[in-house]
Amino acid sequence: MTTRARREREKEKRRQSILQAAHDVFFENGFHRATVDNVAERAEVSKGTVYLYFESKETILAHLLLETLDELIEELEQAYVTAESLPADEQLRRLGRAYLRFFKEEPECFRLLMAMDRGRFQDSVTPEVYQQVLSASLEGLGWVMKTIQQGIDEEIFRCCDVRLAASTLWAMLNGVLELMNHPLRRAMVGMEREALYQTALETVIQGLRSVPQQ
Amino acid sequence: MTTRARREREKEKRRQSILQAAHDVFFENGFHRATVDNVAERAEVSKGTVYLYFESKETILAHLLLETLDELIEELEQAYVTAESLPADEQLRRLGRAYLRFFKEEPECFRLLMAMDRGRFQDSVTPEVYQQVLSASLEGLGWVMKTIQQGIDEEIFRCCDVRLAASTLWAMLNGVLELMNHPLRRAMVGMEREALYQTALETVIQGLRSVPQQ
DNA sequence: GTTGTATAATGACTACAAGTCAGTTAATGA
DNA sequence: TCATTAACTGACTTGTAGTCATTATACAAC
Repeated sequence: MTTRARREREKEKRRQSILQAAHDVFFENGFHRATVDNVAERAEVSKGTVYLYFESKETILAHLLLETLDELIEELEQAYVTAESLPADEQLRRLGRAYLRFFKEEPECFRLLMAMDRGRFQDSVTPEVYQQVLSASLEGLGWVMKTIQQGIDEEIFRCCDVRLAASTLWAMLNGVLELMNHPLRRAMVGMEREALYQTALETVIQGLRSVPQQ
Repeated sequence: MTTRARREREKEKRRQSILQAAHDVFFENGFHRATVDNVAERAEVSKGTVYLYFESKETILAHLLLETLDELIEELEQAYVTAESLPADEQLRRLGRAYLRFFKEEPECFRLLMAMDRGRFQDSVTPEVYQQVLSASLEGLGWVMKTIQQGIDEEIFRCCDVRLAASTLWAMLNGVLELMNHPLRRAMVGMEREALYQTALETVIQGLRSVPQQ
């Protein structure tokens, strides 16, 4: 019975088309301004159908973010692999820049990813989906940990808890990205996005060093 | 005519009692779960009255946050003043710890402060109120800048753009606080809040140094 | 006191959006 | 051709932010 298989495929296709519609609608007007009716209309289905495939508006977003996270992780992996033979500090720089590059292309995505921690999110998404988003993030963190470990082995970085150092770096870069993402805050700080990010990255790398540069 | 003055006082009193009620209600159930009707009920007024004093739910929150920010700035000033004679790195440590201490007492407040950048906020709050929140933050940043400048003068820190360095530090600590504030993310990173914060702070201080320690 | 006016407060109402579900349509296979 | 199942629909329910015509209160002038 191949019918069943085809049905399955068609279902997946519809799911994807709803996701695509949601992507368009959410990123055009921002998540909170977009309505599920908008998404349904764009996907050319009824609202009921949307809820047949996703349990809530927030769940749709979570799945969108999951896909984007996968792309991000690939980019990080790419950055890690191509820089593997370089000294660890340079590797870290490459990873950091890849992270920045990614979110420069999808700034709305970064905001939403960060926003997942708040508001209605916890209530509206199953712990399962939630966990998925988090373990994807964890994978990204893995590349940073690998790099830092390498730096310690090479004695470029001072000895430290690798996971702690990687988490710190990650959290701090997020903080900077967040600041950068907000026009008014950025205006307050009064400087270019890149300069801020660059400084943060260099400061942390410097902070991890066993022996100072220059 | 003292009547006018008294009226003014009474109005301010009512405003404050609405703010107090909002504080209770928002922090009990979280901002998004709390309704304006809840606030009104707690303040023992009608919903209409609430809207007589504040233009939106978000505006109420903004004013609450403004008050908390003022307290924070005072704490930072306090920390700065009592540490003024110490070396700049120690001063920075004190400021950083004061920042942590503050938000450990009001974690919900930190979350909301960060969340202000997102969601319905931009739409629902007048630019004026928004600006106020930001310039309060700016004041806090001032104390960090002062400390870093002092460090450069003392040649403890290497020469750099003070505003850039302070903004970076601030953004990075925010990133760590944000990570810490979220149970699942924290679980993922798998470590104590304080350890993470401590590491971040020390890493940045180390990164700012002209000559490495130890 | 009484009354006119301004100010404050009210709560029923509107608008809007998320989420539901009883009913309809379409595909499949006997 | 018909029965069964799966997919889909959209009117409806629910919940809540925000509004506004109406009512109550305070006060000053007489």
